[in-house]
Amino acid sequence: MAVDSAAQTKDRLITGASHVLRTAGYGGASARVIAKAAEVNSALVFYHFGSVDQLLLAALDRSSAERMALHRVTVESVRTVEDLVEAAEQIYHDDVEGGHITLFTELVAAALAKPELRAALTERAEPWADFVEETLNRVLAGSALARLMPPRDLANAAITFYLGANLFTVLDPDRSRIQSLFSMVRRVAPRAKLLTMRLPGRRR
Amino acid sequence: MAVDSAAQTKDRLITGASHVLRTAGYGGASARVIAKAAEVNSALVFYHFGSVDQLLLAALDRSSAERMALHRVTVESVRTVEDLVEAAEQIYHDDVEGGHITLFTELVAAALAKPELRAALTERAEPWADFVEETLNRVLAGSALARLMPPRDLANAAITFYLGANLFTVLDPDRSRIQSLFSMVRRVAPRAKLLTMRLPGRRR
Amino acid sequence: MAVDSAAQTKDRLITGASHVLRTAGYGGASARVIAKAAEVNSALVFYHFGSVDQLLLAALDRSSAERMALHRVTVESVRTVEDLVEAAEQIYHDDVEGGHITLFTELVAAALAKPELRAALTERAEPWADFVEETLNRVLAGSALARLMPPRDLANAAITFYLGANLFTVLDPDRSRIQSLFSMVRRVAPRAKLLTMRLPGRRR
Amino acid sequence: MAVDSAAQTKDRLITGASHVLRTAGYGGASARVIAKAAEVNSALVFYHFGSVDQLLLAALDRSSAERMALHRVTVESVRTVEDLVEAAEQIYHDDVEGGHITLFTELVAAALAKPELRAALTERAEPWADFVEETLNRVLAGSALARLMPPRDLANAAITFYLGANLFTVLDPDRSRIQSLFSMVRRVAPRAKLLTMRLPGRRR
DNA sequence: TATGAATGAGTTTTCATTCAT
DNA sequence: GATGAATGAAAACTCATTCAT
Repeated sequence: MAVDSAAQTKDRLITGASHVLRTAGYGGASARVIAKAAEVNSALVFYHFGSVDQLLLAALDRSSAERMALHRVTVESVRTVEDLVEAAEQIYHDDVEGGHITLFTELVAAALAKPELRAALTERAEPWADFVEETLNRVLAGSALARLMPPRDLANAAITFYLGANLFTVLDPDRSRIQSLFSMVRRVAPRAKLLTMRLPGRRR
Repeated sequence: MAVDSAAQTKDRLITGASHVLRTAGYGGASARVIAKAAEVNSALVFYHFGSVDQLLLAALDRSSAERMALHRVTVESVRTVEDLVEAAEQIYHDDVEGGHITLFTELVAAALAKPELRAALTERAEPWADFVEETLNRVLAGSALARLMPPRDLANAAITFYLGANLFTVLDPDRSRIQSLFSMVRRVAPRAKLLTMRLPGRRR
Repeated sequence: MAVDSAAQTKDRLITGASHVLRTAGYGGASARVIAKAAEVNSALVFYHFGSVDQLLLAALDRSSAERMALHRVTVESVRTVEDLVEAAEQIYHDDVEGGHITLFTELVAAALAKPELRAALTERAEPWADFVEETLNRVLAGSALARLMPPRDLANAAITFYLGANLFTVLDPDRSRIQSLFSMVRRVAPRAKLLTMRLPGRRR
Repeated sequence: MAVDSAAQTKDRLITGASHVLRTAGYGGASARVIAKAAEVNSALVFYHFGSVDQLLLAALDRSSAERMALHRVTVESVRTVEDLVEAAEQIYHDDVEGGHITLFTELVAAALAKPELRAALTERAEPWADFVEETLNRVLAGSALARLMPPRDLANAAITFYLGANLFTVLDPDRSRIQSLFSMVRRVAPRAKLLTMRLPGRRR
């Protein structure tokens, strides 16, 4: 392990932390367990990250960076409400598949009882709220819908729903309920779309 | 403590468990901590409930019973979409205030990494899904809105949102964002109401 | 349970204790576990027997009484060394089958580290040493073999072997080794028999 | 204690475990008690050995290695049946004196009710069966006695007897009975010896 | 940079036993 | 005779964290 650079060790730890957080939850993510998953000495958790929580946040950061890059592409070509719904479904699917959604939810849930984690998470949620808001703005800006439902509010609603959706998997083991929900939204989208049509001469 | 009846002891433990689960989270809800909160010998957790988890579920049950009674009253006079929104806001407010929402969320979040908890929670969520569905049915049955958005799907959406809303408090320390969200929904309600109007001669 | 006489309760406890001692060993034979097996309140262990150990000894006593009656019959018709070997094998088989051998061994093993149990067991082993000695005497009395190998010594050897044979099952999971041993003894018996023939005029 | 090397700590724990197992039995050999005997933090039991059972097995291993070395010497010069009996008595005496016999018996007795210990003990008994068999072979090979009583069977009989002999101490507090037994065997040995004489021209 | 040994407080759970009813 | 509630000690084991090397 002497040839392992520090960067490599940190990387292994972050990968291990992601894995453990996803499979064993915050409660199961101890320094020892993570270090074993990373095949690394557990004292290195503290040497490189100072505490277990900081390592977990680093894992969230890496996951967030990856998702942000991925989802920016997903969202690039979105123009209509229907596109939006489709993109949202795609993003949700990707995040569930990759386990990214769980990283976020586990840490937020832990922060409920651990106030010292809150600031770190609020900070890390901000770019996501911005991302959603910008995307919504691109589709809705100037529309009647945007006046009725401001993109910032919709962004917060989306994040709230996103957090809940992960927990909801507990109550929906076969995912049939969440599927049914997406279907419903797809059905509703065309109606909402009407509210985004710009009347002639009402350009912004 | 010798004169304490079993019922009293169990009661104290449930109260202690509720309190600890709300303030310290699932991770902090150990038998010892709960027993100290209940001012009771910690072996009694196992004597009366068999395990910590079963005690926590008992706490959820009591909380659920109380909320169900309370919310049935809240919802009794709901007739319109506007009423619905108002009731939802009232319920959300009551559950946050009373900390009931946290009990549920903490246990659901714990079940993410502890599959043996899942069945117990699915079972306990069922009556709530029914409750929401029945209430929506009363308001929407036979309407265009109900055809577009089936009450069962809406109920699941509500529960998902409810779970997420609790986590969202972490990212919304002053509750301004969630307030803003409810305002938005209040603004939207009258529009949705149009879709619940029954046309003359279109009785069900 | 009001119609259960005290005798019935004690009986259930003894049966439960036998079962638990056989299947879970001395270390697993707690008052609670035994009482559950007996479907009886665990405080009754202390009420009726004073302590767990005394209940276990009562179980041994009942088992011993049953075996003694059974084995006395088995041994009644023994006249030759071959008969003896056959009877020994039969007895060993019966005791393994019935789990009686385990009761005895578990308690003796426990007494190694619990001196307060020793007297009770020494006392209870005495009738068995007598039983074996008497039987041997019937077959060997006055013979050359008896002069070479006094029945009392042989009886002690038999008990030693009996205790060891139960432990040996751990190292002999398919019982092939102990079977092979008995075969060997059966082969040797006719030789030993020669030493039991009484020469004419050498009656006692 | 910081300057204690790991090897020293493990050594202390093994010594402590041996002592506790011998004096308090398997049931009394808890991590806490052993650690106190070793004057060491009790978490180190798990750090160094993973579990209490693994520490106890390590204690057995050390004891076995010592005994094997000692007994190989004892047995080196054995040529006749009389030598054999003398060596057996010496070995028995050494093992009782050193308490080694108890380590083995306690663990075997524990394995009766704890199947997960069985494999470990079967494995550890194998070299002893081999050792006894080899020794017997050296004395008996090609003899009439060996044909009548195969060394492998005799080895198993010896181990069975050895296990039982330790338990028998419970029923024989002053060791007079086991002494008497050894005397008897010493008396019988010369007779058995006749069966090991090789007739002229019957070389193997 | 990395290691592995060490620690004391923590976890869930079971124990024998007592006692008021 | 029987019950179930209660207790404090003990079980095996894990925790985050520190520190000498």
